[in-house]
Amino acid sequence: MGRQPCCDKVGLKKGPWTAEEDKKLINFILTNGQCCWRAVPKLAGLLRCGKSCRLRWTNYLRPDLKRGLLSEFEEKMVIDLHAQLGNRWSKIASRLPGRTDNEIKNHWNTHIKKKLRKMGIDPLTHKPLSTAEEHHRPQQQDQKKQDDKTMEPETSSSLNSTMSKPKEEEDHPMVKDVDINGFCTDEVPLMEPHETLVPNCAPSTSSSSPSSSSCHSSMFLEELQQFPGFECPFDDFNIWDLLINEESDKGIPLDHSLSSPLMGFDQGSLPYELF
DNA sequence: AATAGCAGCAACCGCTATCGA
DNA sequence: ATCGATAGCGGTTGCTGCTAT
Repeated sequence: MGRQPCCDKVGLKKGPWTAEEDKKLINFILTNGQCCWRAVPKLAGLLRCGKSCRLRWTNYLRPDLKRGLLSEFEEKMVIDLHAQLGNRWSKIASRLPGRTDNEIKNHWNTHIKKKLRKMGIDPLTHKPLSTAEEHHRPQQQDQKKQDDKTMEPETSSSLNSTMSKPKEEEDHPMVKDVDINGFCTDEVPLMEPHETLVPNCAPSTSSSSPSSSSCHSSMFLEELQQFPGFECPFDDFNIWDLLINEESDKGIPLDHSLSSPLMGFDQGSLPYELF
């Protein structure tokens, strides 16, 4: 009958992942591919539940992820798709290669909502906010003050399409798999190699925040270097080259065809850095 | 310089659809 | 056909760093 219970949560670690845990998970998935998540923590030597491992992998460790803020184009895509699909973040994410549902959801809640409100658009309905509503939402007035500091004028024009967009979500809240731009929402768009290209984390000029996610990966790599026995073979290395080389040295075949994180790419000749 | 408040993001929680015995 | 486990999804929380006072 059925399957084994997912995981008893007794003794399992929670909270932020350490670089060591990340490395274990990356190594395991590179070696075995994405198989039964329930078995992953045990096999990888992690005190996490499978769910946590899956989340960490899909939202953070996957090599095909883009890091950093969404571009203006991506933002516009999110808004347009949200107008049609609602809060179906995974569907929206499937249209934006290298972006995760969690990332898009966060960006929506922290950036896009504010921008739309500032433009007088209700982020829920994508309809213009009435002036009456505005007066009854003092927190939005406060919000505007904040937004005024960061709002870029050209962004406003890029969002105009949401004003005139047909609102399928309102008329058909459960509308599924709307065809947009010629492909089904269930299809994950093929990623072009250039789409996975992430600039090296050079000393940041665009962001003053040290916690900027675009730099997070290099911080992770720096942490990795501190592990006993962990040697960086390159001056300017990337973790995926390293891990791939590591596995190759052991003679461990990588399952590229099924669920390898580098699925679809010729790993021996990647012309770009994954991180 | 200290600190309170805010913003951003990673991770967790709980629900549901799907799958397998 | 049924029941229970799993994977995936969306909502929410909590931590960390930044900014304003």
